[in-house]
Amino acid sequence: MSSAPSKPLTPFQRESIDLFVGAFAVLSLPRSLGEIYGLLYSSEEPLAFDDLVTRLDLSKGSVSEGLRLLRSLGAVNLVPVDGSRKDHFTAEISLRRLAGGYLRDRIEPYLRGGETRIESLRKVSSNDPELKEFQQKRINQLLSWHRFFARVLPVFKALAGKI
Amino acid sequence: MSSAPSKPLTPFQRESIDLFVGAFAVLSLPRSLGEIYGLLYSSEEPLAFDDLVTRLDLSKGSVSEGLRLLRSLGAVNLVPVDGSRKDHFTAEISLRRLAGGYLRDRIEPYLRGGETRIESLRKVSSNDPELKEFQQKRINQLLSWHRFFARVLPVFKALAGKI
DNA sequence: AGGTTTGTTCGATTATTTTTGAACAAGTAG
DNA sequence: CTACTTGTTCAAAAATAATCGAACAAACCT
Repeated sequence: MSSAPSKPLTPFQRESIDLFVGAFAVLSLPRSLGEIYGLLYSSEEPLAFDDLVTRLDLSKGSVSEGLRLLRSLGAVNLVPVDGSRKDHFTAEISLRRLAGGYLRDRIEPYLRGGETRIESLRKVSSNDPELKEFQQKRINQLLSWHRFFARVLPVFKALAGKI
Repeated sequence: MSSAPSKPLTPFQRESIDLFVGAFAVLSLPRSLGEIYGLLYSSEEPLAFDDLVTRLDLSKGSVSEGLRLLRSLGAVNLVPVDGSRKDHFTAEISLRRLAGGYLRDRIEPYLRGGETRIESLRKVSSNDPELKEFQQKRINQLLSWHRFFARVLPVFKALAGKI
């Protein structure tokens, strides 16, 4: 027991991890998520929970939490591996699903609340006619922005599906 | 001196600030940026530096730093106000410029480095033919993802220009 | 020059997020 | 039933990020 002599990472895996740590950082997602995804992405075989722990040198807690988040984003899949009762994981490689999951969980919830929030803005607009006109312009612009994103996101997802 | 009796925020301004604090949070940008942008967005007149400090109850340091970042993103403009030697600011309301600035500063730099990073991945791929084939597939997919984003971003910007 | 206003810088403080690790379930096998 | 394996939970620690505020610089005015 204790400190398994884990197979070290190949250069290809190290580079991949680097790459995804950076990509996740662009989205302000923590390093451990990038490491987990990067290792899975660069590994041909599904990896078990404790492969991730030992080869990335992360705590069980981090890996557990990280996998939970990645799975909820649809970025990691749980796959059965026969002959083992451990959980095994692979990286999702469909851009459609990757981007879709991120948008669904991080962007769309805010967008859905958008119209309501803009409405509540209308409710508190001024009585003074001059000022009211200005505020009206802002509200209309917000609505137009909202429509824009509501239209573009599905297009983006559809395009991502072509890859 | 001390604690100026600043004009309090109107309900419209408070709601706007809330809205933008949330929107900025979606992009993982700090609350103070959302507050500054939100107040400028909902104010008809350009605001001076210390209007922001007193009405948002932020430190001078935060406002200075916040404005610097927002200006570098192109989200806030410095405008001259005659009769005053203070700096005055307005919110940029062109979606094209807003989105463009964000993409330019936060996304495109990573994207530009992308091809290089993928190349360096090729350099460390395995000698074993079976494994090499798998790694080749991954590399090709990364290239394809990269092309996808490199093509879609300009389209997105162009569409944002139509709003 | 001396005093005032305006804004920046940057180390210190505070808040937030991420990671850890140990205790705890839930399952499995002997 | 007991011992072991596998993974989760969550409070505490560590790391990171955001904010503050006092000292400083620059520009202006008289």
